[in-house]
Amino acid sequence: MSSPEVPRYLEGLNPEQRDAVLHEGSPLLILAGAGSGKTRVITCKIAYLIAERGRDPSSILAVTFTNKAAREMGERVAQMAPGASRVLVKTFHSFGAWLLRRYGSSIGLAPAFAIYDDDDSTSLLSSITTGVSKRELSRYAHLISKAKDYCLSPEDDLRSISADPRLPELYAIYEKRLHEIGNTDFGDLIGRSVELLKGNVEVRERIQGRFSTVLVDEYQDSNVAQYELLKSLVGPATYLCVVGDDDQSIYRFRGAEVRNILTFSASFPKTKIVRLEQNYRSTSAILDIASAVVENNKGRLGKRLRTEKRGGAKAVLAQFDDHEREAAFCAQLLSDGRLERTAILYRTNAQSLPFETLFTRMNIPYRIVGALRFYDREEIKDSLAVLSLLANPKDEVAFRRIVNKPSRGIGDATVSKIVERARDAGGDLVEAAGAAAPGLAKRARSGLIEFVRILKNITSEIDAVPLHEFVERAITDSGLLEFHRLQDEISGSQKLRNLDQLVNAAADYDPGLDGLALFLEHIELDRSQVSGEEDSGGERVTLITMHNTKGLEFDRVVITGLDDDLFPGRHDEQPDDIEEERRLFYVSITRAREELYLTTCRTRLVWGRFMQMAPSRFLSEIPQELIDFRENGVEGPTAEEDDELIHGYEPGQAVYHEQYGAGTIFKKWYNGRQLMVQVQFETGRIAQFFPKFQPLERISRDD
DNA sequence: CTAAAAACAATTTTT
DNA sequence: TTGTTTTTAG
Repeated sequence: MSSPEVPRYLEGLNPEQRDAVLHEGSPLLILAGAGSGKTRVITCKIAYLIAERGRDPSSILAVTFTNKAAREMGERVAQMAPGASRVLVKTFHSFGAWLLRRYGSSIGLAPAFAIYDDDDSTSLLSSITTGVSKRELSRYAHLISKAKDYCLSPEDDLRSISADPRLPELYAIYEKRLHEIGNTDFGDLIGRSVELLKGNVEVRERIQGRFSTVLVDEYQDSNVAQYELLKSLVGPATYLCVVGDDDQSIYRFRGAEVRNILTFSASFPKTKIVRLEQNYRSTSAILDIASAVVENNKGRLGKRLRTEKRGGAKAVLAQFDDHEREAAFCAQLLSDGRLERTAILYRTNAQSLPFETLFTRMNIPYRIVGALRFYDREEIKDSLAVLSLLANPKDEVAFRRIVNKPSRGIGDATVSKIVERARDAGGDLVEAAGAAAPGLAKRARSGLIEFVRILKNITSEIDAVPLHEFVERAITDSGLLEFHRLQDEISGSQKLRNLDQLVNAAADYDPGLDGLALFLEHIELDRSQVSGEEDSGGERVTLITMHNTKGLEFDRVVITGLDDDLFPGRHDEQPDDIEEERRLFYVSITRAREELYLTTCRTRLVWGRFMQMAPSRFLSEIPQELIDFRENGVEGPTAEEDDELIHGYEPGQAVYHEQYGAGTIFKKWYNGRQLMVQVQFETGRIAQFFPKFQPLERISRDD
């Protein structure tokens, strides 16, 4: 950059970042390591394309994976260049919905289609099968969605998904029903978009002409179907730029294909690759650990992050007797008041409980990210089912959910009758219910007549009142409000409050069917949180799953539950599974800016039972000189004391432990570099220890 | 058809 | 331990 006038978009960017921003003319793959300023590069690039290269903002499409990422990128881009708010920033799924609502009619999809989630899909399956348990049904639903991730139709060879002989048949019926109802599931948003663009030249050329530029963030998490969608979006003149990090691919379980990023340059000829390896986030003390861990993976492109934050505090590994001490240790860390800057990470949502319990008791404010999702709550799903049925009277899943809730004396037999009748008469379930009512027993008849009356009554209001009033009417008149008010009284839940929030959320939308459809789509696609609810000031510590931390960073990170069978989990036996878990560990470590704590427990409450746990095998992949050991949060012995300590512990040695009493070492092994012993106590308890830093007193036989 | 009782399974991660 | 599904009696 010898020019005296550096464009302001390039200010403060390093040479690689500038390359990434300035490149044009062929596909671009940006391999962006953790904390390498990726988001900044994307937003700068968009601004540069608009302001310096004269691209029309509305011809730029930026695709992310999560709604949160889309929102954030949208906000940042909007501030960067004039007109940049017209850039279309969407998730893959919301882009699919956008496309299908506009052009879906050419593949037989009415614009008002609803989007089914996993539960809805399971319900649909249950309505077209008999004698299959709910558990089996949800397994099939999952397999079907996986097939769609791989762009496989029922006629394709599904053996790579599952060898289950019933899958093709069930999948085929499922698809048929879904088409008849006129709705979609998550997979369809991608799959049917591909179908549309591949099969319809007119639409494809129109879309390819509309978008001069396509950018994809977190490309390592794209699946086969999304790759296909990208392929059909990119025309001869389209500029394609994807950003990703193969080491951070953590969504294989839902179809993400690391291969997409590994083979990108083969799929898109003349690809230019830019590597961003300068890390601006973490100290080298943290980054060295991350690198050491991820280097154990075989399937990776390979890169080495650099940082200018030399040194930094050494990471701490602490082992505890149980999960309560683990939580207490975290509480103690937080006693310095740096709540906002700290995140406590765990593998599964269930692990948040001990922290919640303790923090509540100790008045430590916390926020839980992503656990109990608003949209998954019973009362919300019920209300949305009413609204969905109003928007689309053919919606069998919605109909079944609310026809007898609250209880109206309408049982399974009656519902089946109505559904069958509707199938013969155009599919309108509300009409069919009205028509079926006269022929029923007294109780079911009056219940059904009332149900139909209520629905028709609400429907007639839709254009007359603002949408939030309409929603309020719908949940009141349908009896759901009263139903859940009673539930609140019985169980002390907060269902009414949630319903209230749902009503509030509707206030942002136009009245009428169109507004309702848009409202439903937004809430179906972004199930994380309902708008409007926010922290009421004050610092809070963040409790969060490892997956949810992607894209976030914190000064201090505590990675908890580093126990074998928990992380990596019991089900992760394939090498590929282990590598994915390892990447998840890598992602977790690289969230930390300054301080990193790793914790593991000897026992843990699993399914209400105390289980013996061993330290995660990942811990043994960390060079021991990068870590300080602590037992129950207390400093461990110094390096000089190590040797003497280790040699005293041989199988057969009698030992004494403060809590567990007397016992005998019966096994000794190296967990990677660290010596471990297993002790059989006289109480019958078996426990593992790191002898180098735990309080095991050696005693002689005849003591 | 409903509600209460008893048996029963189950725990990733998310658009 | 929890929540969910199946059975049973009304």
